[in-house]
Amino acid sequence: MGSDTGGSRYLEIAEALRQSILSGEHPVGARLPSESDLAAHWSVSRGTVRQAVGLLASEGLIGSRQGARRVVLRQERRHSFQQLNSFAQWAQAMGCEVSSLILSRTTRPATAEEASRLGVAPDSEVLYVVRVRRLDGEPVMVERTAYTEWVAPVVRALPDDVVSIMNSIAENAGIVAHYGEHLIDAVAAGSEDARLLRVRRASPLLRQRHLTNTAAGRPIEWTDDRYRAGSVAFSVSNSAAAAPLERQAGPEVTRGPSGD
Amino acid sequence: MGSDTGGSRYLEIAEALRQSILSGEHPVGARLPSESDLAAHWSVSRGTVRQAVGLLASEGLIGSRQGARRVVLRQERRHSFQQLNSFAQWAQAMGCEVSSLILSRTTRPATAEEASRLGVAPDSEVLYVVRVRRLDGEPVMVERTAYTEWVAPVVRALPDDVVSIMNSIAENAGIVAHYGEHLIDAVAAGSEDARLLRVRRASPLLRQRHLTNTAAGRPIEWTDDRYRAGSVAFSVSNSAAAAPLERQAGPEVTRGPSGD
DNA sequence: GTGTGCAACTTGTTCATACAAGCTGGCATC
DNA sequence: GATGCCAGCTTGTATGAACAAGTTGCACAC
Repeated sequence: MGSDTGGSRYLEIAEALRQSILSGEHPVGARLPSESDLAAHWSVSRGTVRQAVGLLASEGLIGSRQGARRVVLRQERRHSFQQLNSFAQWAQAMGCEVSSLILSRTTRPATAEEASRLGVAPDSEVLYVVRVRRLDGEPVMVERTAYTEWVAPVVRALPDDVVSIMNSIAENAGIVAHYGEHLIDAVAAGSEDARLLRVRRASPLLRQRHLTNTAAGRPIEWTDDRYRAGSVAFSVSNSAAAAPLERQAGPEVTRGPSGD
Repeated sequence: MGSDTGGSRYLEIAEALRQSILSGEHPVGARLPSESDLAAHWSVSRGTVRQAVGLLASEGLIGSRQGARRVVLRQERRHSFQQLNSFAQWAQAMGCEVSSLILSRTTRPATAEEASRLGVAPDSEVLYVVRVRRLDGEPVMVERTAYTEWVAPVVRALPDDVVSIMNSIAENAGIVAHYGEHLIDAVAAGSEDARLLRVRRASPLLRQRHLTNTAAGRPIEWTDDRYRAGSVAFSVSNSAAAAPLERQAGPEVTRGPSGD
C-alpha cells in the first residue's frame, strides 16, 4: 500500500515523473523532456502524457508556458487531500507520533453558524466534540467539531483516544470524506485554548475551520481547529493558470449596506 | 478586460457554466447536464466540454464522481491568481477602497532566508520595502518585501502611494508574475506591527509569506505580509481528486535527528 | 561582432472514437 | 411490500490526428 497509483496509466507516469523530480534526476530549473518524447518513452499517446504532467502542474511541481518546455519548479512532495482533511494522516505521513484525546462529547442544538454550514434545520441537534491533539507528546491543536446527526452514532461509539475519526467512520460506516471547504485565519487564544495548548491567553493561534462533505455532497462535520503558532503552516502553490486559494474579507471589514 | 475569456472555446463554455451557477440557474446540489448534452448544446466535442467542467471542478464550484452526473457544490465566485498575489487587485474586486503607503525603501544585503528563497548569492543586495495597506481607511496589513536586484530599479522609481507594485512593474517593465508559493501561519504582532496596524503588541496576526516568480521561473520578490486578525481569511476548496494546499510543520515541531 | 529573422520545436486547443468503470432507477422476483 | 439485479446512462481513460500559438537557437546579413 502507499504507492498504489490506482491502475490508470497516466497516474503511473505522473508518479514516475514525480519520483524523478524528487530524486533530483530533474533538478529545479531543469527542463523536462517534451511531451512527444515522454509519449514515445512510455508508449502512450500525447494526451495521456498531458494528463500526467497536468497533474504535476496542479501540484505545483512543474510549470509550463506555451511554446517552451516544462520546467521543474519545486523538489518537494505535495500531500494529498487526506492530509489536509485529516490531521492524523498528515502527521503520520510526516513521521510524527500523533496522539489525541477527546475531552467531551455533547449532544446539543446546533448554533446558527453550524446549522447554516451543515445545511440542517436551526433547531436540530449536533454532536459536539472537543479534542486535543499532540505531536510527539506536545499539545499542538485544539479541535472543536460539530457532527451531523446521521454520523453522530458512529462517532459516539469511538474510544476517547481514537487517532483518526474520519478514518474510523470510513471503516466502520463507509462514510468517506470527498470534498472540503477550508477557512484559514488567526485568532487569539481563549482561556480554554490557552490551558489546553499550554500557551498564554491571547497568544496567536492559526485557525482552520472546515466543512467536510461526502462524495454525494452531504455535509459530515463542521470543525474549528486551532494550532499553536509556530507548530504548523499551510503551503499553497499557484500559477496564472490555476489559483486554488482565495483571500476573503473578515468580519471587521464592513462595506456599507450590503451584508447578506 | 474583465470577462475576456481569451478566445479558447472551452474557456467560453466554462465562463457560461460559471455564470449559470452563479446566477442560480443551477442551484447548489443540482445536477449539471451530462457531458454529451453539453457538447451537443455547444456544438463541440466531449473533450472540450471536459476541459471546461474540469476547470470549474478545480475552482471548487462543481464536483464529480465516475458514473454520476456532476453536482453544483458552491455558488460563489473564486478569484483568480492575481487576487492571491496582489492585495490591490483583490481589494478592488471586492469593492473596497484600498490605499497604500511605502514607509521605507532600503538597499541592503539579503538575509540568509531571502537569499535562499530568491535564489541569489548570500551577499548580494536586495531592495527591502516596508508598506502599510489600508482598506476603507483602516490599516489592515503590513508588507515587508525583498525585491531581487534586477527588478529593484523599477520599484525604486515608483511613488510612495502606488496602489499595486506588481501591476506597475508589469506595465512599466513587462515583468509579469506567473507562479506563486505561499506559506500561511499565525504570529504575534511585534512592536512595529502593533504600531502600524494599531493593535496591541503580541496580538494575533495572520501571516502570508510568498515568493513570486515570472513565467520563466525567475524569482521576483519574497514577501512577509501580516494581516490584522479578523480582517482577512483564506479560503480553499479541495476534493479527493485535487488538493492544492498542504499542511506543513513549523519550526517548533522538531523530530529528533533528522533536521536538514 | 552584432543584430535580425526564420525554421524547427514545443505546448495549447480541438475533434471523433472506443472502451472501462461506476451509478441509478425501474423491473422482476420473492 | 421489500429486495435484488440488470440495462442504460454517465463519467473516466486512452488513442491518433490536425492545426494554432508561442519559444528558442541557429544561420545569415550587415
